[in-house]
Amino acid sequence: MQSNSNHELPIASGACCCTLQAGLRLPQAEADVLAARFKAIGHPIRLQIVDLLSRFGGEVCVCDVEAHFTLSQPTISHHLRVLRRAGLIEAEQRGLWVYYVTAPAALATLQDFLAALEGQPTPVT
Amino acid sequence: MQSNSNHELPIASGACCCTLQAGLRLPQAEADVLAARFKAIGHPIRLQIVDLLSRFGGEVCVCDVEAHFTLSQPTISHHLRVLRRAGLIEAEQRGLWVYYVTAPAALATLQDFLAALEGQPTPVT
DNA sequence: CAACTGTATTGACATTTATCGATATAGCTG
DNA sequence: CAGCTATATCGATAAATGTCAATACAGTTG
Repeated sequence: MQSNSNHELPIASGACCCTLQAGLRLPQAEADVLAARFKAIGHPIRLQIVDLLSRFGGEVCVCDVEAHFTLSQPTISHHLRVLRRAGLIEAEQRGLWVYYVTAPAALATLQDFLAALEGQPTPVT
Repeated sequence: MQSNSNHELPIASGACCCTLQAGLRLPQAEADVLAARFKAIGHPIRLQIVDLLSRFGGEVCVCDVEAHFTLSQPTISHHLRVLRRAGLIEAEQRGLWVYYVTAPAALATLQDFLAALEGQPTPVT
């Protein structure tokens, strides 16, 4: 009908640059939480820890984690705290030992964010 | 039959700690790549950039990205480079402008890793 | 080709992070 | 309760990161 048919498109018609007419989709608070979780899992040791806990949840105490790496005990404890503070894992004390489990809901928020990104191929299932 | 019925379990029967009989599932090289990608997206600005590109892939030049944040142009360029070096986004020059798009395959590796974690609820679809 | 423009790089600096040794804490056990 | 053990915290230090101003580079345009 009207000559300006692209008034709904995110790109303005005439100009050639810096014309994207869209704001950010995520509230900053939400982006902060997601980024903090991605950042926590964004370390090789912590990624392996999460993978380990997801396989043997509830059966892995701190010394079990330690046995898988050549890092000192304080360093392992540090990585567990980073994951804990990001909400990705939780601790449960049983007697003298502390067992860790993953926090599935928090991990799911990451998966959901990635799934919501457009233009991706369907993940292998 | 036999008294030691849990010889297949990852937890040894007698002891109480440090008895997990399982190694790491991921080769370190793979964990390194995944962690680097998670780390790259683990920053609020970069997470928003990826989200933006996924929505308007191919239509977003650097100055469009800049317009969404209150950071200097070199800082935006830095974040774009971090994402590029992690393989999560790609650049395409058109004339004087550089347009960025997401790298769906790389993003899918992250989604696949999270999906492969056990003990998670089914993500909302 | 000279000026302009969009983007990348460099250099500097403050902050954060990863790591370890030393020490503290909490819970078990004799 | 005294000693032991598993885990956490503290303090220090080297390395990595985020940010910006200044500058360089590449492509366009007069």
